Amino acid sequence: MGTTQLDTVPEPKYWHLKTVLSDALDSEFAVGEILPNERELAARFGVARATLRQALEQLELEGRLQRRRGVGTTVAPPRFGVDVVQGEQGWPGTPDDAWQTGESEETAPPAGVAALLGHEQGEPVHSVRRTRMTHGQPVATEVLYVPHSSVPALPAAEPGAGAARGRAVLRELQRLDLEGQERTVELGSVRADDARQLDRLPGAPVLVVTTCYIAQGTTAAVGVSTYRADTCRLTFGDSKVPEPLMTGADGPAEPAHRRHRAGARLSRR
Amino acid sequence: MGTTQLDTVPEPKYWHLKTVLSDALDSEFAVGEILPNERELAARFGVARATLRQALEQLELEGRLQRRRGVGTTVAPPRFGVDVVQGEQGWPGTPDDAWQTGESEETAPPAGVAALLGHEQGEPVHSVRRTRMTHGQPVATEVLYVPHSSVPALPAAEPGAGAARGRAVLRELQRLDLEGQERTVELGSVRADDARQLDRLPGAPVLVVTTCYIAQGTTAAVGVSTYRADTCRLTFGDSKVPEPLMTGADGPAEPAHRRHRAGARLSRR
DNA sequence: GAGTGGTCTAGACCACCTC
DNA sequence: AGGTGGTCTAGACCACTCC
Repeated sequence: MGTTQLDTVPEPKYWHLKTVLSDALDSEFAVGEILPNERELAARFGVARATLRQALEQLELEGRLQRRRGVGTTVAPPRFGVDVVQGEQGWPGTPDDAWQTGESEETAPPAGVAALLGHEQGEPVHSVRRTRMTHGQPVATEVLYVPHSSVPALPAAEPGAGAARGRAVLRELQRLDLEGQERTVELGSVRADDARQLDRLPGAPVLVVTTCYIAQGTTAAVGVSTYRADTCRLTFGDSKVPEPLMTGADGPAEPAHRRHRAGARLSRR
Repeated sequence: MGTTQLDTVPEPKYWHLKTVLSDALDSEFAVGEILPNERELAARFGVARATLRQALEQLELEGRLQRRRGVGTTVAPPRFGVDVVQGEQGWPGTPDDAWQTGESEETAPPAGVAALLGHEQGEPVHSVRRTRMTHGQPVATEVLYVPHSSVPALPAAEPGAGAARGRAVLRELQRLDLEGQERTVELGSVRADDARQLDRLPGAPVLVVTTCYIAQGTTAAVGVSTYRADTCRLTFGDSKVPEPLMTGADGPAEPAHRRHRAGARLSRR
């Protein structure tokens, strides 16, 4: 019976690895610094590369790391807040709005949006694509669905698509009285087409914000926005919240007390 | 020459698999139904189990599947909306509130929260744990941090911890005039302690909602809530949004047009 | 071309649940 | 005991970036 704590459930290796790496990130690395490559890290910790990658994936999910194929793994800057309630109850496309309008076409919306609009499936609407830039990088894409009951089919002022057409739809939309907005946020994974725009691989986690614009007692438009989950923190309301803030983990991280033995240094040794 | 579309970038197998499975889920399976096990599915699609698992992970992330060790993989019900702005500008702990109060103690808050409160690191506050139940299952855990400037150290009415003490803190808090709330939402991964409460493995994705309660011109309390990202859709405002809604993917899924050949049936053959 | 991360394989063992 | 998903390994090849 000389054995000690055999009843402790073994923590998965990748989980333990994650916390070790996380601490090393705090203490040994600056934002933007590049980590040793995966094969080297795996060897240094004595695990298979797949296991090491499982830990890195977690840290990337939490916004601590950024990995780019052909380049390497770097320490990510803290997430920046992006205000989701722009212009306080304003229509999209108004002056102070952080989005830039892209192409527009006439399509049948996805089933979920049709339901929100109270449409039969297949009924065509204006769909306007927009992109949101912050610090020179795209952080979100959006498709705005505007039913013909809000903005009638345009008098073919533009050839059929293009940003000018999108702006025209938004201009017409702004003539309505906006009574309110309702939003939902959920987790999703980026589709192939948005992936390129957001500079992520397909399947990367995103926060999907669905906004219903209410006017004349009904849903006058629906916006579906796709935010990069790794780099963004969504803010609601005119938050005066300062910059450092959250760590991305489950709530703000514990202060760096009572952590592990494993004294592996990562930087040049 | 005779070659066709050699320039098409090969879609990753797991990505293609995901869409095939997703379609099969739509057409062949009912909510709650159990899928064939991973080894069988992998064999049926002619891929390694690890590859199949990559596809299943995606689908679980999008809330389409639910996997439980020792049991199997089942088709998940659509995400349900949980209102994040409860009681319209009310303090936590008021009557209609969906949370049940848990233990409370006196601790130093994590660094991020200390910053929001304008505290030096290490300054102790009340921290009240709460749990949110929906449909009999826990969907979120929360820690509410209440500085002594809002609610002074309690007169040791309770032994030091326990739900009664937590309720006492909330009761005192409600005496203040609430001027506003500010929220942020970001992606995180569940820590070991919350994992058990939420019935998830450590590292599962969660939506972390940070709420600043404003009173007397300052931040009178900070709540950090951790919602299961697989089963929840956060709603803001008194949303009348109906139930079916989003698919969890990047915006509502395309209607099931123009999809793949690969006619693998999944159900009993 | 050299080096990086991304994908994929075929196997093994483990923790957990149910019967 | 038998079956499930969860972890881990040691390799291979590919796509991408940069020099």
